[in-house]
Amino acid sequence: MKKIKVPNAPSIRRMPSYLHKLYHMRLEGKSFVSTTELAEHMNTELIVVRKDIALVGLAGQRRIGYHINELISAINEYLGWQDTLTATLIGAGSLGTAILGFDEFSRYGLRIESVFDCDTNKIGRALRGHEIFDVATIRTRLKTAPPDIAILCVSAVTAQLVADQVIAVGIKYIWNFTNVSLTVPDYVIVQKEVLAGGFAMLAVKIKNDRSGDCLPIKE
Amino acid sequence: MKKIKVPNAPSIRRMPSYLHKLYHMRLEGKSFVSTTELAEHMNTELIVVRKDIALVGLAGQRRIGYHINELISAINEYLGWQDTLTATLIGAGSLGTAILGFDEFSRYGLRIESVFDCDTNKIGRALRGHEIFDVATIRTRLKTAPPDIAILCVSAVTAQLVADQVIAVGIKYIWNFTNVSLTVPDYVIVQKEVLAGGFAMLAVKIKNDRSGDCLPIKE
DNA sequence: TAGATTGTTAATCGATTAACAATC
DNA sequence: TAGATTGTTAATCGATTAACAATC
Repeated sequence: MKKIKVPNAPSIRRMPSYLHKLYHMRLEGKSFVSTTELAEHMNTELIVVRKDIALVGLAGQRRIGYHINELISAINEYLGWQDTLTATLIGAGSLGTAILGFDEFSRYGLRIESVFDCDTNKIGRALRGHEIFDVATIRTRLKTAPPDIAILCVSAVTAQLVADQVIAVGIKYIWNFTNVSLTVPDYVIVQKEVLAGGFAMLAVKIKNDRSGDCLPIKE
Repeated sequence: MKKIKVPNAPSIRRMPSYLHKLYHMRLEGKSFVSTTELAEHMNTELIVVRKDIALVGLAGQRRIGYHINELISAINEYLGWQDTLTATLIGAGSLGTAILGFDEFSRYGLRIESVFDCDTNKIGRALRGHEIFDVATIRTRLKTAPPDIAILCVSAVTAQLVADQVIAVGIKYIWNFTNVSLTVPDYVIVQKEVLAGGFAMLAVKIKNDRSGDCLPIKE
């Protein structure tokens, strides 16, 4: 599998939180933020925010801070979120439904264009305004204009099979919500680990907290 | 907010993937793994796996590898997954339903004991074997035996309110699936960022891939 | 023995943190 | 001017990677 080394991953993971706060501040009618404000809200150190903003390459105004609109644009550009990415959602179970209903994605430039499932009870029905298509029709339906991303919310047993199909259709990016390690060609990029990794972190935090192994530093 | 500095976070995030593979191999009747095998499956470098295993403190057998059962135990112990953590799920929407249906959690030692929602259409109905209780009854229902964790899958507008209630009940750990930055007392630990952070990473990978900014190294 | 593996120590790299300069 | 802020450079820390020793 192709490996893409993405620099500044920790900063990238923090970006959506900044955006969330910035949009909120804009709604309140504010037009400038200081790193102090952002840091307080994010519960992190000032210098972390500073470095992150330096990364997106925006100049602020000393003693005043950063223009909120400019900062929003700069972060979105840094994340590539000003260009819309299209996706197909495969698997209309509860997780798929949740993802489809995650409104923020449209703001992040992700547009889910089609939904597939293999359950005959679901096929043909509508889910949040999308008709659910038969998984068996992936090839015929997506061949002419394949979306950028396939979002996989299928069962573990069908994950590889579905991955093969979306790859055959020309999709290069897979966001894999199953916990199966997919075997894919070199040019396909798979984004993995959503739930389990998060719980692992939480469990270890709890464990350390209880045993007093960790200083009560921030997070 | 209290900050817990958890060392080896990247390793911890990889652990569930090792476990997944190990359980699979055990089902196949195997009793030993080498780091080579694990690395191949995880699509990572051998030395990464080696270091991670060293972290959980298990000795292997040269030329043979690690005993699968021992390695499973060691990882589970490292993650604190051999002790069951109890949780209450607040918000029985599609995301909450998906989490409730994530079978792996029981294997990871997370037991969701109760489910709450504020929707009168849902209250009193059953969801995957759990009766949905009225959010308004959180205090009375959980006061006597509060679970360890509150899993928040509520709307952004009610997130803080619900957080206050679960804290009042004595819950110390919150797994926050909303994208709201909660204000909580110092002794409460919040685990945040699930979806948006993941998409930020994927978007940047795609952006870098398209612009050719990154060498095609692995991931 | 040779080779595959674990085990260990050192080197590198990158992210975080600290310190301080610049400026409005 | 003083102080709050951005901007920049250096120091520290920790994770990854490399190199090699040990051993069955």
